[in-house]
Amino acid sequence: MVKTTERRDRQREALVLAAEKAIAEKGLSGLKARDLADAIGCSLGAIYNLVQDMDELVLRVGSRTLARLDDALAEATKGSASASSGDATDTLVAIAQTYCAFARENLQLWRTLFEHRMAEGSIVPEWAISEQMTMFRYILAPLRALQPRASEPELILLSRTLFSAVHGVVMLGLEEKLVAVPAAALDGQIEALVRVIGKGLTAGA
Amino acid sequence: MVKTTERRDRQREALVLAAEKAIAEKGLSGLKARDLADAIGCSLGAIYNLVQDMDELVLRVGSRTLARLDDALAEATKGSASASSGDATDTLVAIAQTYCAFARENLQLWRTLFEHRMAEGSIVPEWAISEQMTMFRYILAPLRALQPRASEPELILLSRTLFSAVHGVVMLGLEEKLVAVPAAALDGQIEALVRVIGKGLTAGA
DNA sequence: AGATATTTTGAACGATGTTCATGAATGAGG
DNA sequence: CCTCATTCATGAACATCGTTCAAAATATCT
Repeated sequence: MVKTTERRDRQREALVLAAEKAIAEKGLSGLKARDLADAIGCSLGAIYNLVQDMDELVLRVGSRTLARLDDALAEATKGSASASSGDATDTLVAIAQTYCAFARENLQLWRTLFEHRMAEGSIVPEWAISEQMTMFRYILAPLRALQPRASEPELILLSRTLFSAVHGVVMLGLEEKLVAVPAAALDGQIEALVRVIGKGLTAGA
Repeated sequence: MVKTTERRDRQREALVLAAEKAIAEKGLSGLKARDLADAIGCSLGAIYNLVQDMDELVLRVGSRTLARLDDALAEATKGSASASSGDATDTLVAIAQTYCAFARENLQLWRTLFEHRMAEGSIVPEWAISEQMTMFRYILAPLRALQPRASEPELILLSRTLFSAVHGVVMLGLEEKLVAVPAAALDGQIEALVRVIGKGLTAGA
């Protein structure tokens, strides 16, 4: 009995990895249940013993993507942890560019985080919600340095706004359909934006 | 013969309106060919005499949405056309909040502008590309006032970056999947963001 | 070994966008 | 008006999805 759950867990992991590969290569719309069954060598119906439905599978892939993104951001902020070394704005620029680089290098998986919608009637499970947007916390420390007089709730709201702003530039910049900011100019524009915001936050009043 | 094309045009318009209504009420994923056939009183196959495929229909709806958005932005910038009255930052705030209000009031139609992807192999037709993102031009004049020394290409790039930043805040703010931002807070954060950027742009060097 | 419980299977189902043979409607020529 | 040719509308059929489920296969227990 313990053997079956173990094997199931291993197969579920194989399923998630196959799904991740499919999304990375062909996008969210390229994820097909029948292809996955072939990929991990099981029948079509067996997938639904490993996973409730496709939504759960996409959420599990998203969970892995978020974890890797978190790692990348942790690495980027490692040096300036205590907010003592270097300018806080530099840290914010580093975070933003790390985010942009991650999105570029994991384009389809990163897009899936925002493209995916649960099937009508389904709701996002708690475990998936809780791990979303832990990214804000990387922005919090540098922001506190820039706005020492702001309250904690204000800082949390601001960190979310700042993240969203950078996210928007990256999102539209990496969209091939409507060219907002040319992909080549993306890094420069993101740095410029964050520096302007940094300047605006430290400037008087 | 002229009669048939006329009737076709009228029926095509009815189709687009029905599609717009369906998207507005149920989102892009609620757009069904069979429902549309029922709505405009024609057979399923007849739709494909009016429109090449569903993609074209979505693009036609998007065209209407962009036109209405353009109208709203024109209205918002009407007063401060000559960049003489009022602060340029105030104009930028007004534009951003108009954009946010439009997104809120046309949530599903606005989302469709960015959610929609052409079917694999299809490419966005020229007429749809040309009308995309003419919104940038509203930002250009106030930005020029804030950055009189910037070159025109720099200003164009900056206008796209600024638009994208506000777009990101609106997009994530109106997403119900990740913890929703209260409506009032969203307006406040957008104003704060644009004012910070305005301050950053005018602050020395 | 036999009985019982569990799991795997893949055919079948219900949606959905799209196509196409068929038949109806339309318009032109006599 | 009738006839014929062209055009158009129709909805059944098809391909492709995710999902379900009865039955077969397998495992577990006594």
